[in-house]
Amino acid sequence: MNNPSFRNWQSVQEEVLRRIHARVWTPGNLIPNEADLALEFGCARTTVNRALRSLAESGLLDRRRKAGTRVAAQPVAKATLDITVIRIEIEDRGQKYGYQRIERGETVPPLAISGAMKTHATRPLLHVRALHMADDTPYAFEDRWINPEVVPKGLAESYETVSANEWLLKHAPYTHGEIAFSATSATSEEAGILCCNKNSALLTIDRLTWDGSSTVTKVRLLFEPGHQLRTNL
Amino acid sequence: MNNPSFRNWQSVQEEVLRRIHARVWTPGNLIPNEADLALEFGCARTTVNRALRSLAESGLLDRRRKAGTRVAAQPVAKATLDITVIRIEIEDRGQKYGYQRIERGETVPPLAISGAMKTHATRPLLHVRALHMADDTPYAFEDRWINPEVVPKGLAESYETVSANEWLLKHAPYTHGEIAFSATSATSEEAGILCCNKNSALLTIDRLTWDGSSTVTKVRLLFEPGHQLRTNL
DNA sequence: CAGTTTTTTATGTATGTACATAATAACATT
DNA sequence: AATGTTATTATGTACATACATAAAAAACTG
Repeated sequence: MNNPSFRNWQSVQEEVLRRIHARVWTPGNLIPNEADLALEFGCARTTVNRALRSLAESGLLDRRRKAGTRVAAQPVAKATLDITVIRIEIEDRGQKYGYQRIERGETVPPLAISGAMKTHATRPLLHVRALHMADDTPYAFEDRWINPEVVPKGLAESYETVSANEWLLKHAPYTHGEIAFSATSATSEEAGILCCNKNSALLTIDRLTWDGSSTVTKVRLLFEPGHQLRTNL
Repeated sequence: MNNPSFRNWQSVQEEVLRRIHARVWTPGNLIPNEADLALEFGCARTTVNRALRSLAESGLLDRRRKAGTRVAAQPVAKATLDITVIRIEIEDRGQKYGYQRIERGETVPPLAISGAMKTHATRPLLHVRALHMADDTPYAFEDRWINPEVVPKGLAESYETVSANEWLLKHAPYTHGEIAFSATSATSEEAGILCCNKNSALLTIDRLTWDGSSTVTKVRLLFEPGHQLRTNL
């Protein structure tokens, strides 16, 4: 064996990837331990650790104390979608952002909403509906419920020029949330708003965000027909 | 100041999160440098670095050499979806997995396919269509094209009992890929296969995987109506 | 031999030190 | 003032070492 000497964690990672790819190390099987690899690569164990930990985070390796490190039997590809403010999303594509508030009110929500948000069934919530546009064509319809107990300052906003999407991200901190992707058929009202045919298939994102133990907001985003969310693996 | 002493990177991270959350450090603004934080927290700079790096990876902090670390003005939430073998996906839900091959053939693909896969327009590819079932009801329809030049062994498979989805993950390595989520309307054929109404809105995943500079496979997955992909933020 | 305890071992992480790197700030030059 | 050069500085990383921790394997015990 010669001495290629992998002196930084990125090159160690590349070499490990190469071996997995070249089937030197095969799915489900153990790879040498960190100490041995460090010796072989001519670097410190911490450097190997850094490389392997990072690969484990991305799902390509399974690591367990004492049990060792093995190539993931069925590599769980992790598709990471960047969820950002819609305005930025559109501007990043080089399109002109447009926004239009459709409705704003303090109303008692349907049971499905108060149930999911775990608010009292008779308690009114702030309800904001708006349309986001890219280059003057409809891009996404936002239907949002905001919990005024958690975000009292949200009641003072009109959401006429700044979307709730953006205002909340800036002013309402949250600790965690859930997100769900699905496909729904456009109702006739939604079709009207998005300027598409009734029953068009719409990519839908439902998001529920929490601040500690109370819900901040629940939002449904309906994207224009044909919209794609893309990422690399 | 008292001395709470944060002795591991997780607790440092928690404290940093707490301060961001409590608006001690606000979006867009600089936070103290690693050395100062290490001093304050009573730990080594490497420990602070570990905590901050991890937060930067998840999009909550922006870090630049010399410029320092600041709370992300625009917190990009990263939704990580685990894309795994469909059989595992179903079994993890505690449901019975079923599989049925619908079609297998070596045919010249439509131009849209050969174009995306960058194969010669007249070259036949392996085409496999199959249905994945959960508890005996249709779950996902898989429509796949395989490049036999890259995966010659794939030609020997019938895909009658083992899905192409699973076979490929085990036998065909890939270096990178693209994935796109969208919503499509069920054609009458798709509706027949998935036992749903025509024009139902179907969550759709298109995936294209590469091995170096050649495409391994292109697959479209159509999920049963109402299907959701969920994750936490 | 089943069940429990101890040992072993591979990963996980904390620390001090040293140097690398990128980007800004300060300075000098024309 | 515009431009090029040189410090300065915060993050990024490598390393040796030490200890923590989880889990498997071995030893022990009734």
